[in-house]
Amino acid sequence: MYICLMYSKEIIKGTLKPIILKLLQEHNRMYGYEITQKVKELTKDKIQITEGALYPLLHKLEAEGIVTTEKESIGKRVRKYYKLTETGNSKAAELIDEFIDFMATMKHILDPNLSPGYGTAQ
Amino acid sequence: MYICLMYSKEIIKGTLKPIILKLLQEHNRMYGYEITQKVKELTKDKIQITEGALYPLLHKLEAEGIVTTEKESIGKRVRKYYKLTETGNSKAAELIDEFIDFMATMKHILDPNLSPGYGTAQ
DNA sequence: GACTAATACATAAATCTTTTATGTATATTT
DNA sequence: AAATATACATAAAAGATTTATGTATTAGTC
Repeated sequence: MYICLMYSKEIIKGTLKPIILKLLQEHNRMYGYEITQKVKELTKDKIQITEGALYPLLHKLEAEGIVTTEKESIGKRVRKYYKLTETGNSKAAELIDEFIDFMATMKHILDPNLSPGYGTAQ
Repeated sequence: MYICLMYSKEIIKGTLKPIILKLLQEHNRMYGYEITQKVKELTKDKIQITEGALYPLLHKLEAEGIVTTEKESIGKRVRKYYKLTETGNSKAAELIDEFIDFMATMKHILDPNLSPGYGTAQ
């Protein structure tokens, strides 16, 4: 079986948003750095979120009302926690479901033997 | 369960290359328009490849030596068939394996219940 | 005590992919 | 005759992410 340490950049494109929303769904509130570490841990270093991608997206999600923030002081440092709003919660559920459905479709294309029942359920 | 007719654009990013390479792996040779139709058919219209994305990528794959082309006249129209080179074949296998592995990782993040054995096999 | 790595945020330029728009031309169906 | 499908192609604009850079605190190591 194919083993890789870290995925090539192109492959990860477009997956950041569902990842973040899923983690926020599960953890109530998280701060940026925590998200990067959680993803590293969950994926055994295969996916490493860059800060240049993460923070602008978090800010955008806030501007869209998907998440709200609260700052918290840890010693002299300030952490910014993100949590889903009510709207954000349903948006998150939608997007994650769409992504899972999409992956089933991709699996059907890429590995037909592993998705024998594709399309039978309507 | 969530049903959607067509995936949002962002979600599909980065998936075009593995899709094309997989189809070429399976069909020996295909022409551009044929690829768009095959993908539409396989995914029940959920993924529709735009020509503006397809043709530049095919040209790039040719420039990189992943595919070769042969033109064929159908009446007064000319079709351009693409097929994998030997190098292209192994590159395709690599990329597809990486993508499948990546999807397993994503599934593990997004839907932990459906990937209980994640990471047990080494 | 000084240095390094980790924690924690942020932004901006450059890169890359894809969409949207446009163009050309033939073949088929209504 | 007109509309739709087939078949290629390119170019400007939009969008996401990388790479690079910046600031500052905290913890661990030599």
